Amino acid sequence: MTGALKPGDRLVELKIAGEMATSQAPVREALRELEAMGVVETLRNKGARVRVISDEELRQIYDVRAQLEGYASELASASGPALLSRLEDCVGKMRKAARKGDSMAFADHNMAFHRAIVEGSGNTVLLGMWETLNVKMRTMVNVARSSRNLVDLAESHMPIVDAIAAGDGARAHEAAKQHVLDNKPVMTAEGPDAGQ
Amino acid sequence: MTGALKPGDRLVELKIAGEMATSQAPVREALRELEAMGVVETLRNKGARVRVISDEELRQIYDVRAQLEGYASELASASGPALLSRLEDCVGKMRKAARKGDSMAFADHNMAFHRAIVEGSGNTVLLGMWETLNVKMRTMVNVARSSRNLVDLAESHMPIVDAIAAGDGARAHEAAKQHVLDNKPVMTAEGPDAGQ
DNA sequence: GAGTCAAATATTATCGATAATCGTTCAAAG
DNA sequence: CTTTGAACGATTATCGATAATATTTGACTC
Repeated sequence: MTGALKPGDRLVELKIAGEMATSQAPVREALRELEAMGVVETLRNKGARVRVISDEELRQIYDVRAQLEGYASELASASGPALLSRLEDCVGKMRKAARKGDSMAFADHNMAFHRAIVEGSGNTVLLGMWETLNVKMRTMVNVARSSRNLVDLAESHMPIVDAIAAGDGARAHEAAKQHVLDNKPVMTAEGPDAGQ
Repeated sequence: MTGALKPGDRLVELKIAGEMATSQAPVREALRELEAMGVVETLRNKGARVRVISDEELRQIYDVRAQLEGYASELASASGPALLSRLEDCVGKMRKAARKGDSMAFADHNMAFHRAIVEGSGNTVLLGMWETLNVKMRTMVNVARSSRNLVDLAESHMPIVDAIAAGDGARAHEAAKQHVLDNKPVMTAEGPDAGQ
C-alpha cells in the first residue's frame, strides 16, 4: 500500500504473491479491485500496470469535478447548519496548516472540506462518482506548493462557505465550480501560465 | 447474458460454474467485472446478488446525469458539423420509431442520441462516468410508454439540437439538463404526477 | 544482411481441491 | 418456554498446480 511504485510499473501477480507470502488468487482479487478504483489498468493476457494519468486526462478530471462539486454545493446549500460548522472547521484547520507550511495536513483538511460538501449533498450516486475521480487524482503528486500559496488557497474556499451559509444554491454552485477550475493544472507543453 | 434473472437473485459461484461447464475462477472474474459495472453487488463472504436500484437511487442517477449531459452539451456545442448531422439522424429515427410505436427501436436511437452528445464533448472521463450511470439504469425496466408519448419525446430533443447548431453552449447546457430532468421518474409513494 | 518461422520464456487464465467463514438448526440447560 | 451454544450445511476465499497465451530469442533460409 505505502510501497513506492512509480506509474507504469508492471505488476506481476506471482511475483507479488511471493513477496506477500500468499497465493496468486488474493493478489488477483486485489488487482481487480484496484482496477475498479482506476489505480491500475490491466490488458488481457498482458497483466496489470500502475495506471499513468496523462496531463490531458488530469485536466478533464478537474473539469468534471468542477461540474460535480458545483452541483453538490448547490444541493448542500439546502442542508442544515451541521454542514456549515464542519466546513468552517475545515477552513480553520487549513489556515493553521498553511501558516505552518504543513502541506500534508493542508491536503488532508482540504480533502475533508470538499468531501463534506459532496456528502452534504445527500446524493450518494454523486458521492460515488466524486470518490472515483478522487482516487484517480490521488495517484498524482500534486502537492508541494509554497506556504504563501497555501494561505491564499485556504481563503479561496470562503466564497463557497459564504454562499452555502446564505443558502444561495446558484451562487454556491458557481463558486465551487470556479474554485475547482482555478486549481486545474495548466498545460505543460503549450502555455504554462501562472494558474494558481 | 440474456438469461432472465430478477433483481435480488442470488448468484452462487459454484452453481453458475456447474451450469456453465467451467470452474469457479472464471465465474468469480466475471462477477467482479459485473460488480465494477454496478450490475451486481457482493457482500464479503456472503456472495453476489443482482443489484436492486431503489427509486431514490434512480432519481439521484437522473439528477447527476442531468448535470453531466448538460456539461457535455456545453462542450459539444463547440464541436464540428459531423456531430450535428449525427444528432439530426438520431432524432429522425426516433420520430420514425415513435410513429410505428416501436419502443425498443426508439430506446436504441434515444440512447444513441445521448451517447453522441457525450462522445462529442471530447472528454473521455466524462464519457466514462456517463457510461457507468447508464449501465446502472439499464437494469431497470423503464420502457413501455405509449406511442403518443414517444412522438412528444422525440420532439423534446430538438431544443438541444438547435442550441448545439447555434453553437450556444450555455443554452445547450440548460436544454440538455432540463431534458433529462423532465424524464426523471416521479416518486412512487408520495405524489405520482404526470411527469414527462 | 534481412526477414521469417519455431522454440523458449514469461505471465496470465483456469482448474480441482481445501480451508475459512457465515448463517442456521437443533439440543440441552435454565 | 426461552436462551445459549455447539455442530452442521452452504458458500466464499485461498491454495498449489496446470493449461493457455503473448512476447522474445534464436536459428535458418533467401
